[in-house]
Amino acid sequence: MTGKDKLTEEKIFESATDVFIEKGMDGARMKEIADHAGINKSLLHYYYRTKEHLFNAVFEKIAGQMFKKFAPVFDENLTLEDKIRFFFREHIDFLHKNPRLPGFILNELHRNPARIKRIIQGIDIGKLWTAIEAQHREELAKYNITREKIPQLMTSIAAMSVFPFIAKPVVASIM
Amino acid sequence: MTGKDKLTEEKIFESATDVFIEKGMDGARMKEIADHAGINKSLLHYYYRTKEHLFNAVFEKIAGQMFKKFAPVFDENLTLEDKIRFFFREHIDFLHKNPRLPGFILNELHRNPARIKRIIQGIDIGKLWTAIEAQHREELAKYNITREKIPQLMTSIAAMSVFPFIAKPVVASIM
DNA sequence: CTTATCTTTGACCATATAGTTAAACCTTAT
DNA sequence: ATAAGGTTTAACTATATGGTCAAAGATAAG
Repeated sequence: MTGKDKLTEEKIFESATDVFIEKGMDGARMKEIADHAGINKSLLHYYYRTKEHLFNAVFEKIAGQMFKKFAPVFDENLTLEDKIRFFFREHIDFLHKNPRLPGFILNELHRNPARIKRIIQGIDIGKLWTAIEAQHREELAKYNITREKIPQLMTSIAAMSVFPFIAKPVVASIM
Repeated sequence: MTGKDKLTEEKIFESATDVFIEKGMDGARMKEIADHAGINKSLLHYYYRTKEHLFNAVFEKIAGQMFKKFAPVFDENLTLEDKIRFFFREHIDFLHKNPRLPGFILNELHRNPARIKRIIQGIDIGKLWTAIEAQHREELAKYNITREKIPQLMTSIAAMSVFPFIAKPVVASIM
């Protein structure tokens, strides 16, 4: 039945999400995902042919969610400073609800760097900088930020919001 | 012979270091480490009883190296601002030579958060902040940094130097 | 040279793990 | 009711993997 399908498939997907985020692709066991979902291991293969398929499905969705969070910043009609504040608030709130995502994504991205292409595909990065530059020319000039330094600024902002979650064990132990 | 021992043991250790950093504990195979070192798999178990032992040896050393880099900052007789500049120069130079270390360490720390204790053991964190506070009272006041905000400052500094290396694939793709 | 000790190897083992298969089980449309 | 098609399960397979073992090889001491 279609209703039941959805349920099972979703249960699998959610369990896989939990286990993959917790243990990573290499550390995750199909058995554990099945147990976590309360079903037979074979069902995993019935809905998602292989571990790799299942992982890809999970990763694509999670990474999508994560990177989508960056997008609204470019649409909002705010000053640069307010955009940055807006981003920090939104992003850190999201991270508080999903503290393991950044570490998971970054780690799996290192395991397979080619993935990043599929995620950012369709986004014209160059155009993005140009848009920001045009939209905030005065402010950028005021803070002495040239066009080439915009990516650096973005990286620093991302760093300061994401890093504490990735380095949680370390940060916690020095706090 | 002792000389040969050292050679083999070191070869194993170095190969293990490479493979563990590249693949992580879960992704690494004993066979690959042995091949990489040009020796028989059994030798790994002769020198380091188990995979876990070998991994611990590697991790402890690497993490030690990494965290040692933070220490000199507290000894140098410099202004706070110069210390920060000094740290960035030293640390980023180190990271350029070992770009995979932060990602590896942070990931394995997440896999086993208890490890962090063994690494920071013997460092009295509280005393550290007090020392910094005493040493740079005027500067901190000037920048409006209270004692409680020192760890935050440190985290931000670490974030901005370390994050670009962890997020290399992402950063590279937007640059 | 011979013995004893340490190093190295290949063959082997037990187990874990991703994946397969065939049969049982539902659900629904006729 | 029953035939058809989709869903679920238990049993099974092939292989990879960490680890063991006994024997061969090297090395140093007597």
